[in-house]
Amino acid sequence: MTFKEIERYNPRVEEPRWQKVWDESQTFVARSDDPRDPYYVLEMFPYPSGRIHMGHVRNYTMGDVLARFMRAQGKNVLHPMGWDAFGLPAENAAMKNKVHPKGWTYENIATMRKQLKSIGLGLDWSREIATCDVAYYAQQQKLFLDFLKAGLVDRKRSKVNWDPVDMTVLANEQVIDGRGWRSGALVEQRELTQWFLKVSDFAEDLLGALDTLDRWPEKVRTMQRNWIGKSEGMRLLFALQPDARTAATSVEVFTTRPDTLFGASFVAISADHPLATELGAQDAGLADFILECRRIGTATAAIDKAEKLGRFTGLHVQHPLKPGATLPVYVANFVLMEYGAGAIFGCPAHDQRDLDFARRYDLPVTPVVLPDGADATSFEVGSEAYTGPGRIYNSEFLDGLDIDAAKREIARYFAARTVDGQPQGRIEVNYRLRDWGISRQRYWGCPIPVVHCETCGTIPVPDKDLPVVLPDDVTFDKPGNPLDHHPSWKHVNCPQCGGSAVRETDTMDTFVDSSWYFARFTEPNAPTPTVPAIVNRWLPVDQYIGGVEHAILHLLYSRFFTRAMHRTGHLNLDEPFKGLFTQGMVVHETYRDAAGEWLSPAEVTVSGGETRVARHSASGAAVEIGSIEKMSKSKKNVVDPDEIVATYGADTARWFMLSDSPPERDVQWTEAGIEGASRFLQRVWKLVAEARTLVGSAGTPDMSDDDTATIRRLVHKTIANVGGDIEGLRFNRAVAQIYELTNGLAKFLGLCDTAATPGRLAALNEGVRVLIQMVSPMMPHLAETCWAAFGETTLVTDAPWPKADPALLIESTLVIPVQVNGKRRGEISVPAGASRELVEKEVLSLDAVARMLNGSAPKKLIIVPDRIVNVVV
RNA sequence: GCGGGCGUGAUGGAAUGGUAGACAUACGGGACUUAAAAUCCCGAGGGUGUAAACCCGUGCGGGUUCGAGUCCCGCCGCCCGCACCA
Repeated sequence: MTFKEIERYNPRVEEPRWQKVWDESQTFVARSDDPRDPYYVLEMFPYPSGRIHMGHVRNYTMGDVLARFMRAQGKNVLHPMGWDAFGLPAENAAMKNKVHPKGWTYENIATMRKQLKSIGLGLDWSREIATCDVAYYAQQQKLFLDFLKAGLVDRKRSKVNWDPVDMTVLANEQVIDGRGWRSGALVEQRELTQWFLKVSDFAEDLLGALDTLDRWPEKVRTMQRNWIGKSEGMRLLFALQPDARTAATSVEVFTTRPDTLFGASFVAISADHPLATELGAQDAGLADFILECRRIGTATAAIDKAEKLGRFTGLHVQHPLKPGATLPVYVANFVLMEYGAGAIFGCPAHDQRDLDFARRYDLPVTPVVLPDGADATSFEVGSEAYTGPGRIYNSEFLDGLDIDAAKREIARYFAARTVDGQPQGRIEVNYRLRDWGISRQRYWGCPIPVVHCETCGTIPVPDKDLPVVLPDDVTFDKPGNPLDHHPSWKHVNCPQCGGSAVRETDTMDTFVDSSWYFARFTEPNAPTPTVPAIVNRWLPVDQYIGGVEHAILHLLYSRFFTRAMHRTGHLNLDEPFKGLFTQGMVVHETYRDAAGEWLSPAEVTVSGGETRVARHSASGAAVEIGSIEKMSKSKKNVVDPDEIVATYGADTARWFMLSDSPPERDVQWTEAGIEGASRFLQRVWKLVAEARTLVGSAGTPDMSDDDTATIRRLVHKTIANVGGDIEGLRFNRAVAQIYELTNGLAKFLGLCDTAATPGRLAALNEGVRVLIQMVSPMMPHLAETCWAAFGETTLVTDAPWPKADPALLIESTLVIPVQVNGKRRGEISVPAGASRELVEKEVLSLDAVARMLNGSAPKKLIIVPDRIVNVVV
């Protein structure tokens, strides 16, 4: 039989067929009472924006390969899917297209669910949740009330980041370069009363536990460490020289370098410091300066930040260690009110910012830390502050100490003194991490379940009145929060006194929704947020996969939520994600026509070899090939998964997404790449189809036949390697191994075709079955068709992963490279585990070696058993 | 500025300190075909040479080692994150 007579594999027929089989046999439904070892694979759930994109295909395929592999390993695999379904785009769509957010969202979900099913993901759809389901957010409200009871929720007035386009509050994390992360609008500062989750209560633990997350990328851990931003320092009180303009008698500063106090030459306070505000009210010039600082602080932070500006207040403080000496007090634009005490002392010699400031305003620069080896009389600080280690000098009782010792000495000194009746100094740990403001003035989010009563204050909604359900009849014709505009929804009776009261109309930040969905998946229909016995069995997630863009926000919030749920008894662990993997993006070339308009790949035909030329398919006009960028609608460099599945099938798309590029790196979508994947799929099918006609009744492989032994060693080596590669998420390497196996089997098949023996056919049978199994997590539909073609009546999806025969992983004869002075000059063939003597004899008899030795004996002979020989001449 | 990562053929990329370039893509040659596509086979880092063989080669410069893409030191370039956090 020749290849031509075999029909091509048709994914359009085979893929829906197997999807139906898996669906009907509930192949991927996970049971919590299954006694096998649990394994939880999770990919970050999508926002239902309308359609899936190639990034989703890549992300979910990776998770699916791992999930299917772990199933084959005999694990009880949980691999669920859901929807991060609340959020602004639904409201924007409502405003733009006059559709209801709910209808819009659920329609999108239906479309995307269908798309995800079409790529053959082994998901447990019986556990599907959408965060906008009442059943989901009802439980979220319970969690909120439990957190409230446990003291993990705060309500406070605070300056917030206000997005004037989205008309809502943003968390610090959602402000990027002074702009809203979604709208891109310049963010303004406003004072509002807000609900906060007390993330900062866990700052130390969130930081410390990062060390235990050894299956997280180091990069993500570093980012979180920086975000938490721990610094250990001191609060210090400086006594103010009496002044008629203020009643204040002291200024408190925060410093991490109390050892440099003798080098202090000024004190600077933030423009938002209460003292600045007080003085500004009496000094128009200062008031202008303060306004200017605020404007620059929010609007142009990125542009002009190098400039250190300040304004002298006219006030002085006493130097706490130098009786009689005073320091001027400035308002400075580089001092932040939100951090530390909102005030600092400046030691220009040892802090670059302070030095820039001192040079600008002609303040003294006195070095007090002497670098090791430097000369005390000649050491000077020019335009660069010295921040390194050294000995303290110019500092009276601190002289000669190292920095740490001086810090301890200062702490001891000030703890014993008082200013305004308080200790003058105390050690303090500061974190950059703030509490998490979750109030959003939006409709499409989880209502915050509290009621405001004039007489009773803020009252939690009682259990019996839960859930607080979003009203359906809302309008979007006015700016602001539709819940607030609703004629009746917010008006309720106070649960405590029965008098008239109003509901909280703020809803929760959607990051709340995604902070515990992984726990909900373990028992998605429970009448409580979790069922502890079950959630504790499944969690932590063994492998979480998603984009690195969530390295800080989502992952930090989820870690906080898990701790908060632990404290409130909903589960019994602190870290939700044992393994984390951040996959790269899908990128594509960009195309522009002569007018500079972006063109989509579908509109463009690219031809040529070395020098590629692009033309507009319809008009033939020349098209410029631009840079390779992340697929995005704005640059039109997108490829639609539906079209790819329709043209090539899901398996081809999956295979291509896993080939070539390491999963953590970006992958470039190319026509040649997807074509190559498609060719390989057909090659596997032809190999299987032809092998099927040869392989008859089972025999025993004949290991005395060299070709048989070679192919069997390849087969078993592949089993051993592919499993490890999938487990380590090195899919590109697994793919390469499978290519090698396929190439080897194709050659062996040719041999069997012309010179068949029962022993060879048995080895062919074994090899092709292994190939089908190796391929099955990645191209599951093809694998099922092949498996059935090989006479199997059960699913390959249910088949246990084959085991490599250790005896076949050991080569009996080894080819060992021989180097002379580190350069490869030849090779010898010896039995595995050959003795030193034998190897030496073989090596010395090599022509190349003899030539290099030129009659003399080698200086040294390095033999690494079974690996390499190096002759030193 | 600080922190992290990465520099390997035409391209994507392989390589526990042990044969650099696996595997794939593109390319070239051949077979099949009236022809093309598809498929199959072969070739290929650069250089010298008829050949055997030899020299050079993982961003650059040093070092450690019998042996360095890999480890160390110093540069250069690119990417990502954070950024007046005292």
